[in-house]
Amino acid sequence: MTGDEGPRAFHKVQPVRLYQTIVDQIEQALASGELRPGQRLPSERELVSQFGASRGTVREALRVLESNGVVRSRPGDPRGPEILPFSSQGIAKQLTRLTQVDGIGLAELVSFRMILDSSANLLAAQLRTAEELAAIEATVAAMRDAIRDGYQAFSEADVAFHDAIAMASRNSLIQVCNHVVREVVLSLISDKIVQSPNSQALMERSLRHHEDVLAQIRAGDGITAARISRRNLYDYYADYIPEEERRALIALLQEQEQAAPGPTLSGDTAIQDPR
Amino acid sequence: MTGDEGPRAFHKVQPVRLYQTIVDQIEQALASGELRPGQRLPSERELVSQFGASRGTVREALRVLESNGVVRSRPGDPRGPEILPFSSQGIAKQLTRLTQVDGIGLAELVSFRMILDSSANLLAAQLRTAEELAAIEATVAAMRDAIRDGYQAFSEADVAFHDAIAMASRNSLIQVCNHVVREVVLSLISDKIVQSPNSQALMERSLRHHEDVLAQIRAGDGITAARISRRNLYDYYADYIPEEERRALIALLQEQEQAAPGPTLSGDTAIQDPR
DNA sequence: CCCGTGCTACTGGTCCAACCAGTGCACTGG
DNA sequence: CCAGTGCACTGGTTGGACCAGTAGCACGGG
Repeated sequence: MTGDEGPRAFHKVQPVRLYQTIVDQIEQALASGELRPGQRLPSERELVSQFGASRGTVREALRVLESNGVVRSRPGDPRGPEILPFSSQGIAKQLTRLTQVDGIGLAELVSFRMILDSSANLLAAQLRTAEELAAIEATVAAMRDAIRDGYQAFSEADVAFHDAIAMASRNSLIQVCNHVVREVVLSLISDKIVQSPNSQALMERSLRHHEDVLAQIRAGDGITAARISRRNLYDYYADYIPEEERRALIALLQEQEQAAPGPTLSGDTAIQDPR
Repeated sequence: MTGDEGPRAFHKVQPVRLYQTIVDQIEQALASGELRPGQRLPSERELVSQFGASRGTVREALRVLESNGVVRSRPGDPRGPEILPFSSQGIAKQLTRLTQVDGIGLAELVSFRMILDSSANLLAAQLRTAEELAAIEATVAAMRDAIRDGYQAFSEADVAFHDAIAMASRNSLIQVCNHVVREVVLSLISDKIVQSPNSQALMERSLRHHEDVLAQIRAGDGITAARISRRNLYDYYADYIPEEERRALIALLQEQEQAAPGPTLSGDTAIQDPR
């Protein structure tokens, strides 16, 4: 049945856009280290003569790079377009679009954040240096001070705390993804929190939770730090998540129940086994 | 100290690029569901009159959208640019750039994959339906069959296995990120594996590991499934990672040592180095 | 009648020439 | 010496033009 052999198998060809080859060349020069952040690209008209393409084509390439956060063009600057240092902006934009277009719900986002944040704690507790620990402690102190300055200030200090922990985890992917997901989550629910009547109490509780995590990191107990942070995130966000979507979050909490099989969470193993 | 008040605080303004407003409008229409994948955008010249911008500007906007995987333009198609379904391509591109430009090492990638994959297993074991379990079992069967077809076929079956599990975890973010990270990892080391002399043995061992994970998922024991999968990934990739970078990976394995503090990780890391 | 061929009216891809507004820097006048 | 003013660039945007590719249709041969 599979008689589709033939010694002469040509590949399907597809036209290559000029602007795309320009983007590729610049990105390749960047990947090889030939171009570094902070350096400048030649001016558009100079690039036109170097690439041998029209200005419109060169500009299309620059727009793509610009929208990806690779370069930034500013009118009038004789030094030309600037090569930007990497930022999570690009990934953030993609993730944001994912959540909007594909309709990713808050439950999935929080679930993902629980995974990332607890992993960051697990790693940070074991890998941290003294300086990193001091940095984390400083952010907790800042949170304590920020409580009386309102939710806005507190939220910023909270962000700094989680960033410091992600930093100590020594994993850039965790740092970036955690940062992005946190950003998206906050953008979805910050308004609801702000108008919460008991935001003062919320902040104090949150501070206590963070202090608990910090204590475990100081002690080097990554497992406990991870467990606590997961639980904290669940407690913090559960109210905003529909009942029927909490199952996935609870599934993440189950993990720590092995040692203390006590108070269970809503029912038992959920899905009954087929067969 | 904070004497920077002033009742009239103006915001800094910055020029808005025309092409950017076009991109925003289209993305917004997409986010609001006004435009859906599969639909067509008006032709460039039609958009020119709708937006009131020149064709060059409209094209810059379309190039940005195209490079982000939102739309696709094809010359000659009278139906106009097509709105694409979401794909992880955009995020994959950003992550790939992150790894290249920022020089993210294999250790961080594998570490991240261990986190994502084990979390997927944890969730899948608890949330799976009978159909999803059957799908996973089918991929394992496919792996078994693919062993004799060489590494290439085996690798594809392996990908299908992890995708099926990510699917059962019900978390799109895990699916996408896991997919992307796996892709990048494979692109970094697949060549080394292919030319490994004992690839046959590697595949058989890998199959056994996957069967172990499957058994735990079938039994609904997410914790064990997660632990095994983490360990499997470590064993599989450890040889490609410099000694001094393995600490972060081992830190992830520590987690399960609480119950069974036994047999260590340093010694028996399985694969003996060829060479 | 049907099928294949060619035409045609579009599509996007690329280029060119021009104008405007913003910026950095050198030059000039105090 | 310093401050203010141009100048010579920069990127942003426009309009028009040409080319190549595609889909669909009308035509003509079987």
